[in-house]
Formats: sequence, structure tokens, C-alpha cells
Amino acid sequence: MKQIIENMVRAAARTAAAGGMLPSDQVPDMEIEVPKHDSQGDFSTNFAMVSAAIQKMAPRQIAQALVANMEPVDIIEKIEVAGPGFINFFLRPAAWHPVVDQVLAADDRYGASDFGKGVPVQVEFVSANPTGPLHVGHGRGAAVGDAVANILDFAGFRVSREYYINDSGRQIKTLGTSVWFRLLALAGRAVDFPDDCYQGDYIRDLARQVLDREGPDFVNQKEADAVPVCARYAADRILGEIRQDLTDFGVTFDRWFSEQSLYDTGRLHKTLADLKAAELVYEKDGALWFSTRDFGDEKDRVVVRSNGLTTYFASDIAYHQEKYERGFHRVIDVWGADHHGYINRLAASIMALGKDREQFQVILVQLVTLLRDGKPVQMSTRAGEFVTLKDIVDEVGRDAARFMFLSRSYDSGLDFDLAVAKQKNSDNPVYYVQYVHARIAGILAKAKDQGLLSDTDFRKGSHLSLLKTSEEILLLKIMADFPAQVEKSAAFCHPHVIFTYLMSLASAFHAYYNRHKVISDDQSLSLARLSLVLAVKKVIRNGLSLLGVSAPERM
RNA sequence: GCGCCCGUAGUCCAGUGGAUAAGACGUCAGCCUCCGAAGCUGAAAAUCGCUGGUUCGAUUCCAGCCGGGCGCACCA
Repeated sequence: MKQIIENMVRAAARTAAAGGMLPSDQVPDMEIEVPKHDSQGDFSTNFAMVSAAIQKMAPRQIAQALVANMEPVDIIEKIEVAGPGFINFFLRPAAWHPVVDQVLAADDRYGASDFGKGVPVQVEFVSANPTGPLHVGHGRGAAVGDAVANILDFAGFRVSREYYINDSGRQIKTLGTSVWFRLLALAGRAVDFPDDCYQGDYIRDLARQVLDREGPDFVNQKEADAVPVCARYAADRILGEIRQDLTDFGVTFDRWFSEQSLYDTGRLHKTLADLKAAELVYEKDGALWFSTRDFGDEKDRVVVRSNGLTTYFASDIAYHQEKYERGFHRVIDVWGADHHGYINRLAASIMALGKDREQFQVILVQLVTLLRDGKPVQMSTRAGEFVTLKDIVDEVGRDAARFMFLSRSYDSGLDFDLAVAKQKNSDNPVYYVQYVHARIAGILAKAKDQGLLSDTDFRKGSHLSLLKTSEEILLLKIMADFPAQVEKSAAFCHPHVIFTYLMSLASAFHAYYNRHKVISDDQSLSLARLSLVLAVKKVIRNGLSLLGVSAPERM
């Protein structure tokens, strides 16, 4: 549609220049956009304003000259010059009717595109340490990462979802120590539980399991031998629960990547060798430093400590290098906002190893503040005081939780009030959208009872010209806009664009529903309207599915 | 001190250069003999944090302030 109008404008500019009504035939960087108000037409262009400098004429005069030389195509009802020099195009209802057939034909692919041109993209998200259950913050990251992956996939990228398991290093050792000490206490030994260990009840449960498994003699092991056993067992169990919680949240991964495997396969070693060969590292104070400063970082970073151990940063460099070697052209990491200080060094290392800055992107998800009756809930993983993702899914449901997490830009902090989210009835926006789907399902069921529906009825589209009320035209316009919204959402990796879109489509439908009867004595009109609402139902479903939210037939 | 994110109605927020700043919650006034009222219609409510700059045009871009959140390890 925009293309048609742009072509008309370009043609008019040529004609006007040839006829001497415009000094120049130069076409500037104009935009065809959808105005905010109905009174400003269906589309408008700023051609005249951006041409003022070139043409050396007042914008309104340019606009008049252009309109005088325009040959409107048949879907155009009228063209006006307005405001400072906008040219507004008003379309006939018939211009919008084809969208119904487009939706019905494309079905669950309506809105999909080849925008991404099959470029392989990896989205790595959640990647929580297997030292405790997932909490609310992880939930938001999971919802965002999964939705971004869905949207990119729908927009024509080749997407792979990955979870990076930090199963090596100090936190895992701390986990093992925590379990070990709880285990000793269970066995009746007098121990001082270290302050820097994890204190949650789940540690006690794990200790009990290890004790049952290993037998009573296990307490006589040396700490150095026992801790790794505890650590491995605990990490495996916790990871299994994380996986289950994510599955229950509707999130699955194509691959779970182990940090430890970077050591085991020699990948990390190879990366360090590469860095040395490329002279990107140097020794100072007994440690090995990466000159990330040369690539935009504030300072250089240590990759091998003076005690000989590699840093977490070193694993991350190897891991990301490995990602690109697997063929991903773009890598997107979803992180909590508290890790933002880490972006520059990782980006620096990626650029140092020969990739473009654009190939690496971090989605920073701002903090979730969990509230209960308006008051913040204090949380600490170490102290074992937190509301888990599982708790939330159990309480408010998967759909409501996901919709809530995606309701606003991840650039903003989010207040998640359990008391409000628990209300399973009115206030939750997810029901507002799902209700549209269920309502339409009800209408279609009724139509079927009355024998109004058959497969062929929807294909012909011959009755669509009967759709001409303002509410119907609005629905058609909004549906026609869906592919563009998906593309925008994909281009910026912003799932909330889909949220906002769904709210506006739902609002338009509810208004229509209250004003007009879909099924009436007029069979042709009924068929046209049934086609319309069936299309709406499909678009709602497609949008919800991008956010990982179900579209129920009944509620 | 340095860096990142955010300042838009009483509250939560959408809006990456355009014409009258969108929606939700809350408030007020209405709508079910009729396809699901988890819905709809209407009203009141915003000097878009402040000051400059770029532009024909700035809530949007730039700079500097002010306020809030989060980071600044040879931890992960």
C-alpha cells in the first residue's frame, strides 16, 4: 500500500517538474506514514516539507503542485493538502478488504516475512547459575529471550535458543561446600555453617539426598573429596529443576551449553593460545591481561590470574568465539541489567577476534521489583529468601506471567505485584486479549450451529464489499498493519511492540462487537462479518503465540 | 568520580523528527429481554524533569544540569 502511494508521489513529482510547476525533479528522502488522526487520512507524506530547501518554495505550494499532477489509483478516495504541507491520502473501504483473504490464506503464517533473510542468529538467555531455583528476574529474562527468539524466527531469521550453564568455578564449589556442611549437620556433626554459603532450605534437601545416596560412611570423606561430589550432584539436580520450571513456563532450548566443556575439550586452551598468537594479551603482576582497552573497553582485563586459574571472562571469550565458529552471524545475549558493566569487555574481545560490533548484541533486561500488596519483597539467593519463578507460575498462571513480563519495554524497571497478578479476573490485560479469541470462537460456534459456515464460504471473499462501517474498516487497517509491526518488533528486538499491537486490536474488536451483530438475518453480511472476525481471531492467535501466550477457545 | 538504564495525567506506561501526545489503573456519568459485561460508551485529568543547541519542525537527536535505579575485582 505504501509502495503504491510512494510511486504515485514520485510520478507526480516528475510530471510537475517536466511541466515546469516544480523547479527540480529531485526526490528527497520522504516518508509515507500513517497519521495519528482519522481526519488526516489513511496515509500521508512529508514530501513537500523535506523538499522545501531543494525546491526553494513554500511547502504548501509544493504540495499543491504535486497534488495537481497526481493520477490517483482507484483505491484512493481523495487527496488533501493539510497543516504545514502534509499530503494526506484517503482510501476507499475496498482498499482494505483484501486483507481478510490474506489473513485467511496465510493463516498461522500471517505476519511472517523474509525480513531476516535466513541469517543465523543465536539467542542466549536465562543462563542462570545452577546454584538455586529461578526467581522473578530470571522469569522476565526467560519471557523476553523466548519472545525475541519467536519474533526473529517469524521475521525470517534462523534462530537457535541456548542456555549457558556456569557449571565450573567458584560458585559451584560454594554450592558443594554448602551441601557438604548441611550434610555433616544432618549426620550429627557439630559444624559452623559458613556465612558465605547458600542457606536456602533446598540445600538441606539436597544434602539429605546425597547422604541417602552415598551412605552413612560418606561423612568420613575428606572435605576436598566430598565437596566435588556434593557439587556435581547438587548442580545436576538444580539444573533439572530449572529445566522443568522453564518447560512449565513454556520455554525450551535448542542447546544447553556447559562451561565446563570449554575446559574439557580444550576449547578454552585454544582460545588463550589464539590470543597469545595474535598478541592481544600481555603479562603483568604475574597475571595475563587482555588489551580490551584497544577495542573500546575502559581498561584491560585479566584472563589468567596470578594463581594460574582462568577468569570467568576467559571462558566467556572462548564461548563466544565458539558461537561464531558454529556459524551464527548474529549473537544476542539476554542479561540482567546489573551485568551491564560487562558488555564493553566482551564486545571488545569479540571485535579483537575479528567480528563486527553489530554481530554482537546484548539485551539488558531491567530489574523486576517484586511487590506484595504494594510493598517490596526482599530477596537474597544466598539467604534463600525469594519468590521463585515456579511460585509465580503456580499462582498467576503461565499466560498471565508471560504477558506481564512482556507488557512494557525491558529498558524500564518492572513492578510485579503478586497481589494484583494473582487476581485471575478483571485487571489483567492478558484476559482482555484472550477474551477476544474466546468471544470469536463463541460466535463461530454459533454460526456453525446455524449452518452458516462451510469451507468454501470463506474463500470467495465475494461479500467483503459489505464491510464498510468505521469499526470494520478500523479492524481491517489494524490487521493490515500486523506484518509491519512484527518487522518493527524484530528490527529492534522489542517484544512489547507486539503487546501494544494486540491491545489495540483487542480494543478495536471489543468496540466492534458491542456495536454490531456479526450474525444477522442478512446472510451475505453475516458471511462477510464472519470472515472478518475469523481473520481477527487468527491475527490475535499469531500475536499471542509470538509472546508465548495461549489463545483459548473458551475461558 | 566514571559508565549504563529511566524521568510523559493521581498511579503504571506507549510513542527512535512531523499536524489535536495513545492506552491501562483509579475517579465521575451511562450501557446486558440481543453472538460471552473477563466487555462497551462518554467525562475530568499532561507547561512530555530543567536549560541550552541542531532543524522548516524536537516528547523524540546533541550538550549540560537535576532526580531515581544499577554497576564499576587477578568474583561469577
